[in-house]
Formats: sequence, structure tokens, C-alpha cells
Amino acid sequence: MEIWKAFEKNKISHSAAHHLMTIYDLLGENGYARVTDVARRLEITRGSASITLKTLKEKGLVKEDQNKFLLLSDEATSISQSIQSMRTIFKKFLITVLNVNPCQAEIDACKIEHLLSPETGKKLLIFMKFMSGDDKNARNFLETFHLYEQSSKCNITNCAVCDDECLMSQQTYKEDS
Amino acid sequence: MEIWKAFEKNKISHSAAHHLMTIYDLLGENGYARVTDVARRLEITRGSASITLKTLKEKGLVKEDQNKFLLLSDEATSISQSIQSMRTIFKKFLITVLNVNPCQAEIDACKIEHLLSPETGKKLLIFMKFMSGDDKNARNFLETFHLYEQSSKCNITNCAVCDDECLMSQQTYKEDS
DNA sequence: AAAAATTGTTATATATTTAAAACACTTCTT
DNA sequence: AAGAAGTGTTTTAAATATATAACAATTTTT
Repeated sequence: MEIWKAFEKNKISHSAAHHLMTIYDLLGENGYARVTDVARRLEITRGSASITLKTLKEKGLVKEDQNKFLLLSDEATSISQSIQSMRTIFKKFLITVLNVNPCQAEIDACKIEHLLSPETGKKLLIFMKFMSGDDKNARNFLETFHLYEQSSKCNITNCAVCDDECLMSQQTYKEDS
Repeated sequence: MEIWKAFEKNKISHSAAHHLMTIYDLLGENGYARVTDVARRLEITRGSASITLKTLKEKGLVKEDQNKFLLLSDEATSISQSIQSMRTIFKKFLITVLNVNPCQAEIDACKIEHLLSPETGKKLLIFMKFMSGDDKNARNFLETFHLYEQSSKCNITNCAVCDDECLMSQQTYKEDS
């Protein structure tokens, strides 16, 4: 299959991931989670939540007890934790390493949290662990890079990354409507 | 609006982005691009391509000449270049810095190429430029990090990134079906 | 020129995600 | 106990992304 088509074939959609994570959070905060609670937190109607959760029940990810209180399967719990940790780590990378505006970092992290592979997640975590640790090379690197990044030395018009001409410098469109 | 809902509100869907990029590539390679050429390269039917391209025409991103040969607006050209450069840069980051398997890096980059903000794109580019340059701190960092990454020192069970417990270590699910 | 192949569009269909509204059921208040 | 409020589901509807198949128009081959 063409690589680009893999996008549509994720195990969990963005929306479904947030339903699972909401249940996970509610269970942690209140000890229970109902359809209404999920809908309220996600700011969608109870009907929408009910339908999305029905498909998640059919996939065995969400269960309910005798009082219709929602429960997560072990797999769903693991998925929720993984996606949340991916967001946390990626956001931290954007803010503390790349110096991206925290609000933008939040948005970007939210968009990709469910899409990056476990391998990338693990390696990014190792990277951030090293970067946040007390290794002298990491400290020196970060300090030098941030000086560089805030200087005008980093003129992006011609660079090795894009080979001939730096296409990113043409990145002028706004992707949110 | 809730941040998580922003995911659905991208200017360009993953599918639409690939239609634009395919036209961009075909124009570069052959000097022209027709509906059939796009469909063939994307491995979708002509009908599907025709419908997707119709909506892109309605948005003013795709035009056609008197012979129905497809053209891109300036904005669409810019979008194509930006997304392709995002993929290139992010993939290079995954492979050369994080040491992610190149095949997996290709898949991950393809999934997020159209979702990250221009700000993140620019900053990641500056980062990669610095990282790939000849600054001694960058060289030392990368060397030390790769030694660390390949050693067993990076046991991810409890780390500062995830505060209390490292959730990424539980990342055992496979997101592709 | 006639037949065959190619091209682009449209009609029909499926799947997903979401909403609003109506409904049935349960729980709370008075 | 009766009415009100809250809860969950279903129905109906819209938008998006895709496919197949049928169709019309054009181009190529013979």
C-alpha cells in the first residue's frame, strides 16, 4: 500500500482517542465516567458521545458496568496513557528545545499525539531524558543552540536540510482556518 | 473552542495535501498533470481523484487550462512546498537525531507533515540546520547522545519528562491496523 | 472512417464523524 | 406520588473521503 494511505488506517481516530483519554481522566479524577460526563468535557452532545462510544464498545475498548458507568479495557488504558505521554513529551520538546510558543506547542502536540509510532515515542523520550538531564554536552548544546536560534545567524534561505533551496522559508500559509 | 477539535479544522486534509503535492511533482517531472496522472500516482480511481480535485478547484487551489491540464495556484504551490519540506525536515530529524528506523520515519513524517504549524516547521528547520552544521557543541552532543541512546543507560521507567512514572514505557499498542 | 482505447465526470454507494431533536427511562424534588 | 430534571439511545441529517460503474467526450489505432 502507498505510504500516504496509511494515514486513514490508524487504529484510533483523533476523535476516538480523545473519548478514551477523557474517560481515563474522569476515572482518575472522579472514580467514574458516564456518557454525559464525557460529552460535557469534550463539549459535544450526548448523542455524539453515545455513538462514538458505541463503536468503541464494539471494538472492546470501552465497557460499562451494570449502572452504565464507563470502563476502559486494559488496552484502552494503555492507549490513553501512551497518547497522553506522547503529547506531554512532544510538547516539552517543542517548548524547551525548539522554543515554540507554548500555545502553538499545545495545538501541534494535540494534532500529532495519536499519529506518531511507538518507536518514535520511545526515542523522543530517550532524547528528552538526555536533553533534560545533567550531561555537560546536553547543557552546552542547548545553551549554544538557543543563542544561535535567537540570533540572526540562522538565516533560512539556503541550507543542507533542504539540499538546494530552503523550502521552509516559503512556509507562509496558515493551516488553521 | 476546545483545542482537540482543531484537528478537524485544518485548512487541508491529508488526502487533499497529497493531491496537491502529486500535481506539484508531476508538473516538475513532466511539465503537465492530468486527473488520470494524479489518480495513477496516488493509486486511487479517476473518479475519486476527479471529485477531490473538484473541491480543490472550488477552493481556488487547483485550476485547469483549456485542455483540462491541471495547474496549481500560487498558494497551492506554496502549500505543496511547505508540506514536502516539513516531511523532509521531520524525517531527517527522526533518522539522524532520534535514530528512528528510516521506514518508520517515512511513515511518521507522512502522517504529520500537513499538521504541524509553520512556526514549528521553521524552528525545527533552524534546529536541524544547527544540528547538521559544524558547531562543536552540536557535534559533541550528537555523538554523546548516540552513545547514550545505544547503551542500556537509558532505562525508561521513571523520568523527569513524565513527572512521576514514565508512561511511554507502556507504549505497547500498535497504531496501524 | 470505424473501432478501440483513453479520459474526465457523474451517479450511486459505503464509512466516518458529528449534530440536533425526539424518545424512553431513571432519579431527584417537592 | 407527581412533576421536573437528568441520562442514554435512536433517528434524521450533514459533511468528508473513498469506491465502483456507467456515461460522454476525445484521442489513438487500425
